[in-house]
Amino acid sequence: MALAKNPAVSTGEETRQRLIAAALNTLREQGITGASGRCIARRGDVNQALIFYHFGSVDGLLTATARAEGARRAARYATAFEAVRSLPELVSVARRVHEEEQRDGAVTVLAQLIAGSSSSSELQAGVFDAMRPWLALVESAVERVVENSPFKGLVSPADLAFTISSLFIGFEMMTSLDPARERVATLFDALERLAALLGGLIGGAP
Amino acid sequence: MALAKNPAVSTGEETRQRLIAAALNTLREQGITGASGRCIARRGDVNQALIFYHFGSVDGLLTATARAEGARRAARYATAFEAVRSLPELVSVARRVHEEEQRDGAVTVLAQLIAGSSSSSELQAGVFDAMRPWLALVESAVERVVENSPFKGLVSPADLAFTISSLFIGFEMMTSLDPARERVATLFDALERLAALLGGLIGGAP
DNA sequence: GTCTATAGCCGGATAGAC
DNA sequence: GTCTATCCGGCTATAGAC
Repeated sequence: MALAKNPAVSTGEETRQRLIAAALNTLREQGITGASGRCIARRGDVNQALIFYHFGSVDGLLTATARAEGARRAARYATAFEAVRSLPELVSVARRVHEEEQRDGAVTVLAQLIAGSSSSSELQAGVFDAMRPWLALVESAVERVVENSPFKGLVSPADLAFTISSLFIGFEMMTSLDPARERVATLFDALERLAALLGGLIGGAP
Repeated sequence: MALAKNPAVSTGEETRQRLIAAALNTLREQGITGASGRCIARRGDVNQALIFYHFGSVDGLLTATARAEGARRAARYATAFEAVRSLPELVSVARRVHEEEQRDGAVTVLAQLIAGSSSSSELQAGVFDAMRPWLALVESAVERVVENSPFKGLVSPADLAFTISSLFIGFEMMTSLDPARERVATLFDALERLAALLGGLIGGAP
């Protein structure tokens, strides 16, 4: 909407981005209980009052953060999911997504936002919205995988997409508890073996 | 450890229980961000200072709450899980557990405690501890199901138990987001069909 | 064990100068 | 758009009377 400005002078856009980045870092490292306006502003080297100028409230900032993350996730993985046509491909993309998002702490952030959304309907709506493109992406990939397989009609793609997303978040929560990490890697190994095995069967009849 | 007291006079035990119950209600209805000592005390009609007398800190109370919940869960479902010997039985028990715990808000509470544990190592240890008996229960049920099935050796029971637990929590998180609930019911329907189908195959050879 | 009172800090949010 | 200063309420935690 904004007209082009020749140099990148002081529109507030950079400040908005700094605040969102700082909110992400704070959520990742101190969780939702540590994500106060003062903490976030300190971390981003931004004046605390600017949160309220740009986002209206701390909840507003967190909501904007959720939406930004949703957009990033959808953009980053859109082409990968759209290329999925078989179960092994789906598992492989899921593994890559899990590893990347886990490494960046993006799932931690998402989990903390969801937890926080239980006490803020604004945040809840924001996080829900932000999840929708992602869910659509996963669902359509699942649809293509299931379409010409013996599993067609056994489960709805929407349900499966919901389950896959739940697993991403559930793994994050469980993993964050256990000091002795990375049980999930061996799980993906098993899933890959299983997918390869089923891939053989899928050529056959329903 | 305490010697028997004839009437139920004022040992602090009732207060401790009231506080734990109030913490549960607060976590369920206001989430971890709303679970302040003052809120909890108000809800339990208990003097706020007693939190510190009995539990040392608010974190201490939340940790005790996590442990109490873990004990309750394990006790409540021990016999059901121990009776599991087949996949359909496992699915059926899982469904019952999910429905009961979901209805009581117990999974909400667990999810909020896990989210909060990212900023308190005391709480993290408590929640982790509290999960262990539960995980053991699920794992041994899975072991018995897998033992004489074609899936033996394909996945480790520990990994599967971890996955099942992650799903419980992940479903809760995803469900809490979506105003249009209960996708999970149709999922269990599908799982039951799938389990019945596989149950037929299991009689066959590996 | 329970209560009142209070210290002392940190939080969200706003007013108003620049 | 940004900054300083500030109001005010809620928070954890403790002291001390009962």
